[in-house]
Amino acid sequence: MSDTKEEWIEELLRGDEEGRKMTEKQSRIVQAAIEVFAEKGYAASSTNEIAQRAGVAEGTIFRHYKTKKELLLGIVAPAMTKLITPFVLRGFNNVLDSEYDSYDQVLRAMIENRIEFLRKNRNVLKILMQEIPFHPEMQERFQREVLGVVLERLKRIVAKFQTNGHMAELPSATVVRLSISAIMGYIAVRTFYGEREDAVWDDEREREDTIAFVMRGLGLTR
Amino acid sequence: MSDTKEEWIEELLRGDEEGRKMTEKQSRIVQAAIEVFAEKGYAASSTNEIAQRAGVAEGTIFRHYKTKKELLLGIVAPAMTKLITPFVLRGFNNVLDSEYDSYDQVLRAMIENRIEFLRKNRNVLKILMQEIPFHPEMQERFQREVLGVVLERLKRIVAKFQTNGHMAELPSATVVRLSISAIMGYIAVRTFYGEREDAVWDDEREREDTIAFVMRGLGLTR
Amino acid sequence: MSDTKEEWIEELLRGDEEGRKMTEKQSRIVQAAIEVFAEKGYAASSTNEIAQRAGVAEGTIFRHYKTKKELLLGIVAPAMTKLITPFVLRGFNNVLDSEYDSYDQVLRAMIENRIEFLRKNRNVLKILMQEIPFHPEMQERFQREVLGVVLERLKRIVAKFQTNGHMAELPSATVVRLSISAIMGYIAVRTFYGEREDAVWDDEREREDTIAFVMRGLGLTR
Amino acid sequence: MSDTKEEWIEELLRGDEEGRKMTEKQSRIVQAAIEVFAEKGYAASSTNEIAQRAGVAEGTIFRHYKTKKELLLGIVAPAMTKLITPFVLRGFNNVLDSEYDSYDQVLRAMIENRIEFLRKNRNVLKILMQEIPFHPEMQERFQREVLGVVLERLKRIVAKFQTNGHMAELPSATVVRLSISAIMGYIAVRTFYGEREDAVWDDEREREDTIAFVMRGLGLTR
DNA sequence: GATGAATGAGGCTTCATTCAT
DNA sequence: TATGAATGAAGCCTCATTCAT
Repeated sequence: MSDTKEEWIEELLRGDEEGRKMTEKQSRIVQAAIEVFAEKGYAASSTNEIAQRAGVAEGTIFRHYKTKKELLLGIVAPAMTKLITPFVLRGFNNVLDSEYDSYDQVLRAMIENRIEFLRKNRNVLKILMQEIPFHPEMQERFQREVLGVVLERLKRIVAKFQTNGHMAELPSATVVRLSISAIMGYIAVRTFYGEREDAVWDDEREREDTIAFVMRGLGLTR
Repeated sequence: MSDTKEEWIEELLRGDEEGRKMTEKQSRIVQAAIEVFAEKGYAASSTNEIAQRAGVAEGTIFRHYKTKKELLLGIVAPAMTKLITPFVLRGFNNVLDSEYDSYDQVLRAMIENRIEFLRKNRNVLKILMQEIPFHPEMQERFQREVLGVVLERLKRIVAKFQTNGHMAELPSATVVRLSISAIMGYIAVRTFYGEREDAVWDDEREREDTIAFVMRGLGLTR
Repeated sequence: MSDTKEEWIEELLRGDEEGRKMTEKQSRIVQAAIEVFAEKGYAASSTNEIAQRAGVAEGTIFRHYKTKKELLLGIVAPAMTKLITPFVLRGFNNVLDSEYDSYDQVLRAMIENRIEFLRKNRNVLKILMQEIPFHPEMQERFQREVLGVVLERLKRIVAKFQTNGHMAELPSATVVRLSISAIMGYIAVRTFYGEREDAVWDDEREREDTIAFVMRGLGLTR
Repeated sequence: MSDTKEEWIEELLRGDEEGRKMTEKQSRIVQAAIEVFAEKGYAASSTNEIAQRAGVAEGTIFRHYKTKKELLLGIVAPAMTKLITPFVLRGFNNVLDSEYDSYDQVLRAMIENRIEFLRKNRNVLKILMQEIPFHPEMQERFQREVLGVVLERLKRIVAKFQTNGHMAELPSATVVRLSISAIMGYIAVRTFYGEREDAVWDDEREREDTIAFVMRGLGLTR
């Protein structure tokens, strides 16, 4: 198994959603599955290869997960929960809380948080994005538990800055969309360049340019 | 076969990349493959189902394409070519040419063009996006023949507006990224809402808001 | 494959229930399946072994029968039809028709017919009897299409002899039951002894004793 | 586990053939196995399901029985012994002893005894009948220890009635066969009707009709 | 060119059995 | 004695691909 150990797996190890503990073998299976799924896609991955990479017998996989699909969901479902954590947590350590004086602080915090998340969960995120279109249950769950929650939270934060007298003419949903677009575009290109050595990418500057762009676009000043 | 006939297929019918003509059966195969690949993903699609939907024998597929993968490439490769057409064409009907006085016209033209393209080629685009991560040849070709060409073209257009005295402080690549991010975010959300009936989405307004946002963000006025 | 070729397969070869022709390979598969199912029971038979005995690839089985169970039904269903043939046919060659003057002729004809049937279809009959308890669809079909038809026919024949002034005190269903019990008991023991060499079994005498027993039991004279 | 507790298990509990005592867990395993085997057939039953129904761990089964087959034999072997009990016991409570004045009393006693046995051991009997054809050891043992013993005993009883001046012309084995056929036919149909509610089955009458039929058939009067 | 029966490798899953705890 | 995680062989079935017609 390679060294791309996804961080959130550590939480899984302490006990999965149903509260059961994970054995060491099960955790190796999940690790291997994440790798293989990310590498080849769910449908093109074989349980045989997963078992080999995990160093277990193929049958062992099915002692923990009734089907290959259940294994996929066992990876993706907790990832969704993890995805929204910073948006539902309140108080200390909260990324998007009310203690931000200016919207650019919100943007900066989001960028940092999402980059950190991406760094730790790249493979699982890749699986999530690849498989969502083909699994209606995943789709529905994503919309309900992730999109819904996150957008609601962001809209409220934006609304707060709007009542403070800024960004008056735009619906808060639109503000959220424009902000996220810019951030995701930045992260996407950054990630792309991060993988190539020949790149000329001044990360600090691009980030600040992006934030400034959004602020200006929304009619805000720092 | 459904009625979602992808527009570009008409061009394929007249002759593929190597200049050969396509028979009617081959075209039915390609149509069916596009449908099935888009629906289930390449790896989860069976040549058997494709043959059935195309109304041909399974063997017939392999008369035209040596392997299943070659069939995929036979769909994806011309799609890539099509993807850059408006960016390489000059003169009449040219989407992004120099005859635009203001950058917002460029943005508006891009939006319209890409929406139109998406409308006509949704399934092929879906396949392209889904499969690119798993096929290095496709990746490389996409970067070289699509990304490279399009970005270069856009950077030059942006540069023109910059020498005209606008957007001075930003690298043209950054301007392109910010513009595309906003446009893609708009199109993505629009597409998402377009599929749901309960939506409150004032398309005209969102589009203009987006363009205005980019213009302000870049420090431009109409 | 052994030489226990079941006779009815010849009819299958000319076309199965849905009217399709059977290829030579398919017929070999059916032959092999009958052998293996009879030998080990349906659940303990492997499609792998069937394929080997049929001299085809395992996949070939599933080209003709979607599942192993469908293969079973493809064997058992026509057997059921065959089972009732002598009871539904009328006129010439009809085993149980009205041209019998005495009930003992009926009994004798039934015995001969069933023995002949058993001789030709021993394996399929064994499968039928073994599997019926575990497959509700087979059960239902058997009751409806075999039991129902046969009993009805026999009851009518018996009724005819009853109106002729014999067996007055017994319900016709009871007469049928008693007749069949005796016949089946005879056939069972005969079959059992037929397989052992050390047997002392005077078939002609046992048969006539059985018929005489039934006749006397029903209060009839020849 | 359901409430269909087979009666003979009580004897097993007190000690199996080799004289060892059965623990409570082992008895639960046997109970569960009887249920599952009867329901799905031996080959289609999984030790996993048996363990679950017995409320024990899968490994526990193999502590008591080296293999799944041994578990089957552990059920079937004592059942065979039980099957012949009334035929070997003498004196009080003896079903078929010499104290019967008339053969119809023998028949009536056999019927009652076998019905009672069936009532108490339906599942085990079903297993026995289902599996005997596939296990040569069981076959042989059945013939030697059950068939042989029972037939011998019955033939002697019949012989007694024959020397008393009845049934002169028939071999005693034939008499036994005809008697058993009639009884089994009666019990079979009775069992079949007993499971359906819509039935018109006058049990008392059918039984007496059957006995009278045999008596007449053998040339006897009550 | 078109067909579709045939293939056999490989996929997912089940299962009896073992063994460390 | 009892457990239940682990095994790996084997089971059923799917699939891309071939080839005789």
